[in-house]
Formats: sequence, structure tokens, C-alpha cells
Amino acid sequence: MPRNTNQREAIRGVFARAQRPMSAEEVLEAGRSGVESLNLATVYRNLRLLVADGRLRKLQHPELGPLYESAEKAHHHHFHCRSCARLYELPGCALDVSGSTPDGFRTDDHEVFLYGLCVSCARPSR
Amino acid sequence: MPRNTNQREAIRGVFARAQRPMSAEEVLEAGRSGVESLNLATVYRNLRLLVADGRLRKLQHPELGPLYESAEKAHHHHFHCRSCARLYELPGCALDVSGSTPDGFRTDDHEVFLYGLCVSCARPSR
DNA sequence: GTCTATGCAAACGTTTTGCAGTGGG
DNA sequence: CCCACTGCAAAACGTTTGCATAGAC
Repeated sequence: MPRNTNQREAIRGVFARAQRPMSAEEVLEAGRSGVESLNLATVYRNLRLLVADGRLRKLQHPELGPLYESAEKAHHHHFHCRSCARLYELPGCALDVSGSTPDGFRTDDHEVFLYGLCVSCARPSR
Repeated sequence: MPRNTNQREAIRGVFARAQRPMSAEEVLEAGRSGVESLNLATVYRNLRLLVADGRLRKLQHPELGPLYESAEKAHHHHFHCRSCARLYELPGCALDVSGSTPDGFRTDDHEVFLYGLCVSCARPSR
């Protein structure tokens, strides 16, 4: 059975604090504030376990690559600002799933990625 | 200025014939029927150029990885059958973009990926 | 004391790059 | 005859794995 190592605690802590999806490298970085010896291989191994346990969700962002977020979050999508590169979580879902699904098909899941300019970048600074 | 090499012709031909998005490896494979010496590095270089020229679109599929398709195709999304792994193109778009966009944000682009079972896999065979 | 988890380094698959040579214009 | 393009091999990149050892229980 799984053991509660400091490194695993540190990684869980990172996601408890995280405000947005994180890359493996970011998890390493952030986790090192708890366990300074933390290794990238350990991060990957734990991310895999956490995803397998259903505690994390892995999302493959088309522009930002593989990111991880807590699986406890409600269904939502992501907005990527092409100016400041920040990723925003958008609550809710404005996709008509049945309207997108051809007759006879069954849609179990979906992902939506939005791109553009966020408030701060869209508003001309003054 | 760009030159019309056989390899480039072969790669363009692949997409002229393609019925669905293709991976670099698939382009190599298919392109070799025209130029048997075709090299993977050449494929990657040309894919990059064609994307930069706006002739191809690169799409990062969350489950299938990087795929390329003709940029001439109208706006559409993709359905991935988790049973037979086929990728279907779904014409049209059932996403309410303005409804998904927070106040002050500006959405320029979006991608939608659907997952589930296609007709052939959803229908119990008899 | 056992055995899972770790750190490190090597291996891996995919994509990119350096370089000398080919061939399109 | 130039120089963009190619093939090849090496490098680069992100992720995974083998192995000896640390440390949870």
C-alpha cells in the first residue's frame, strides 16, 4: 500500500494551493519549497499515481502542453490569453453537446479551449 | 523564395488526398509513395513551413498528439472514438462562444474535442 | 525488517538542428 | 551558378525506467 512520504505530501500540497493547472516542471519548482531534494522523476511518478487514483486530472493543453489540476474541481474549461500567456479557468460550459453529436454517436466527454485576450490585455492601458 | 521540390509536392499531395488529420509519421508514410527517399526531417521542415504559410493547420489533439490538416477546411471540430480510435470531423460548431467568454475578455479562437463511441462502436453488433 | 518510494543516470520517443551535398530556378 | 532544400546523423527535449539505497510502517 502507498506510503506518505514527504515528497508525496509536498506534491499534494502544491495542488491544494494551486489556483490553476500546473505543468510537471512547475510542480517540481513549487514542491521544492517543501522538500528541497525533490526530483523530477519523483514528480512524474506521483503525478501518474494521482491521476490513476482519480485525484488529479491530466489535461493536454494544445498550446501549453500537459498540465495537471485537482480532480475535485467542477466541470470547466480554459481560456488562454495569447498576450500574457495566463491560463484562466472558466466555470460552466456553453457547449451544446447533443447538438454537436451526430446521430448514433455517444459523447461521453469533451474539452473546450478558448484563446484570445484577457481583460487586462484587451483593455488599452491608460 | 521557396522551390517546388518533389518532396514538397508529395507532402502537399498527401493533404490534398487526406480525409482526416494526419500525424507527421503518417505523412512520411503516405508521402513515400511519391518520393521513396522522403525523410522524416524533411517532413517536419515542410509541415512547419506549410503551417507558417497558412496552408496547413496544426492541431494538438489531447489523445492523439500533434496532427495536421488542410487549412482550407471550414471551421469544424473532432470526435474521437475511444473504442475504434477513429477520428471524425464534425461540421459546424455548437459552442456559444460569447456565452463562454467572461466580460472584458475577447475570444479569437477555440477548439472543441469530443470523446465517446461512434455509430459503429455504439451500436451493438448483430 | 520489509518493501515502497526516492534520487540519480541512462534510455526512450519525438522533434529539431548542423552540415555537406543535391538540384530547382 | 547560386542558394533553398534534402538526407543523414547528432543533438535536444520531455518523459520513463533500472537500479541501488533511503525511509515509511
